[in-house]
Amino acid sequence: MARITERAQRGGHSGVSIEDVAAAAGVSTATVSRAVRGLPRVSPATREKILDVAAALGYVASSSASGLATGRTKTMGVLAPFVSRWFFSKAIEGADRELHARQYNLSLFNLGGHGSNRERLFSKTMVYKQIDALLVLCMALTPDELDHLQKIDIPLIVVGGHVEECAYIGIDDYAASSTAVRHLIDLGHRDIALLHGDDETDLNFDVPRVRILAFKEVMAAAGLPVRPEWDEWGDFTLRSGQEAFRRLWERPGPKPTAIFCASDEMAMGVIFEAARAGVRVPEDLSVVGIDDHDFADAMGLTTVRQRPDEQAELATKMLLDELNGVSGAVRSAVAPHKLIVRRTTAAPPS
Amino acid sequence: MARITERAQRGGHSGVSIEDVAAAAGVSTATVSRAVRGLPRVSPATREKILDVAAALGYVASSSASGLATGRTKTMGVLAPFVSRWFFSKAIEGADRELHARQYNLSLFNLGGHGSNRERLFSKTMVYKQIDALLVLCMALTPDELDHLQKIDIPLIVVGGHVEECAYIGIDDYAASSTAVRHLIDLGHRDIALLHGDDETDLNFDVPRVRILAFKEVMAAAGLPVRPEWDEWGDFTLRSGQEAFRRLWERPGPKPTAIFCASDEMAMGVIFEAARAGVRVPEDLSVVGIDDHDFADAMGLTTVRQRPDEQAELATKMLLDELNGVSGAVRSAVAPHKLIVRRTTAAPPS
DNA sequence: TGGACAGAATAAACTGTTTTGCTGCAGCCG
DNA sequence: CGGCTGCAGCAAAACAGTTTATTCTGTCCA
Repeated sequence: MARITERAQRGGHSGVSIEDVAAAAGVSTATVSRAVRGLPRVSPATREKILDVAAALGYVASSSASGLATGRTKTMGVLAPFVSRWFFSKAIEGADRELHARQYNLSLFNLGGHGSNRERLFSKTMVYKQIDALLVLCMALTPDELDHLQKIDIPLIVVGGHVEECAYIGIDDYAASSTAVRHLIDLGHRDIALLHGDDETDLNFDVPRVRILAFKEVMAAAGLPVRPEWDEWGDFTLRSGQEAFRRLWERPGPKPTAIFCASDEMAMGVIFEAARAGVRVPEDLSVVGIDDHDFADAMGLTTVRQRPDEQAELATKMLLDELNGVSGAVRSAVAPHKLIVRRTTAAPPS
Repeated sequence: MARITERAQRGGHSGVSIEDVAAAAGVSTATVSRAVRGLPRVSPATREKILDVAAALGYVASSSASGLATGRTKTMGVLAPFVSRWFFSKAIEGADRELHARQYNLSLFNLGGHGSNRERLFSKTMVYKQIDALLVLCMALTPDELDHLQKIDIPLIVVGGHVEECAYIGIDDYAASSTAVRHLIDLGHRDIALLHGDDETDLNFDVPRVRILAFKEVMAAAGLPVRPEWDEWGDFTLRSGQEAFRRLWERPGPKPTAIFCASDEMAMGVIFEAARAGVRVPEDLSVVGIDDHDFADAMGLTTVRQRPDEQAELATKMLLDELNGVSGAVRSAVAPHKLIVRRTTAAPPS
């Protein structure tokens, strides 16, 4: 037991080092290093020999050692508040595509919950010197965390949400929301409810706010009233969509003929719950969302499409370019969105 | 200040090293190392002083350096064929919970596609010496990849699928499938279709096979026929469920009164498509799935619940215990499952 | 025939930690 | 008062690479 521990702790025999390769090939470690990394100043004959020996010995460079020597870990961090929600899992997939193509690793930091519900705290210690760059996914960050973030001196970019003084990539939320609301108005709806996302609980997270603002301004521009009792709150989940519908329909008084939902998941919750309540979509109620979730097509949900995977992929590309010396590669960019009209929106009942 | 400049000019990386702390506190690096890690042989007074200095300087140990010295990276790898599908994203979340609690990092390796559709290859180089342990999520692995896996000499466990000679954690697929099928039979169904998952394209991936086997044996035991024309194929996605339903209903001849689907996503595809085709669920067609997907409750889907997050969490716990010297901590275990009866199953039309 | 020059290869320094002997030093007992 | 114990703390040797300054070949040309 003692021996096993000792060996494991010291790294022991478990692995072929660059010196083993150098000795076997009859060259110095410096030459092996150059050869395996494809650098110049190694003759073709020597290079070939070294590569053969390395392959035969199954040599793989220790990432810790080269990380220590170069100051680069070849790893990018991804900071996300969730991983199993549509936007985030898609974004992670997109980031991974680019990282994989460039031989980088992906280190996932899941903060689990956002805003005041945050279970875990992001701190400098978590990522400091462990990653070369950081991709932040649509996070609500506390001032404290933001402060930590600034202190880490690495390329950083935010996807899907606006964080003070950081480059960010995402759709034009105002335009996307306006498009969705205008679609409802164009169909003839006048009584439109709003199912918006988080608001008060989140700091520095203005995606929900922008979507709310767009709704109100478009409504006002069309001369339509915004009724406070039709302003429902949700947290972007299916369940919160269901609950919002229930609250809306339980309340006495007139009912809206359409709902603009700040996310597809919430829109789907509304649709499922409407079905249970015998409210027909779109005959009695039109529903429009934002995202183009994987299930949107199957459900016939009218929505505004965005592609988080492409956004994250682009962001990752920028970060890696920056690391490769392309200074100024990291910069804000607006991702495209598109209204997809399906079967959950129609003219209001006459 | 002078020191910082000097370091920068020498090509030193930005950041405070253990030596800076040692110098500032007037002790040796060895003592700093012990102090910050909470090891004994440091007097309380010295420890406090060192911690103060370290905090003031914003010292964070370089993971590369300590990784090199200890042979441990404090990082666990997670190998997954997808990240945005329900099972995988939940499992990743579960693994992360445990890792985070134990101060470990999570490195994500997404192989994108499985079996013959595999876009990327898993090789030793990817993870060798970068991670202390590896969690494999429900992967179909090629013999080649399996070979690489064996060569990496680290604790390893598989979640949600059986891989030769590896410890694995997952539900009893045979029992889970049997339960679902028996539920349909108990309701009075005799004409039951099967929507199974991948089969021929996947190597070493017998979850689908076991589910098929369970279906056939339970049907046989009940004296019911298994019709080959009602044996449909899918790849666990929503879309494949939709397509399977369409194929089933386009084909001339009698229709089944129930479908057993090997995953909830496929079951939902069937339900959506049935709705479009005017087939009522459960009046005309009962549908049962496996998983208890996030959407299952809202859709009223009868299913067999499993918790990939808990499975992955347990697996991660085992791996970390093993790393902490608890030899034999990694071992196979059967995760619980439970039939959840909701509104997509009912007695067949008389 | 000697010197400049280019390319290939090397020795040695360097990255930042951990860990192992080893040295002081204080307290205690005989 | 000398020897024994034990605790704090230190110097130095790993760990496995990368990088710089240098040496060693030859070759070409004056």
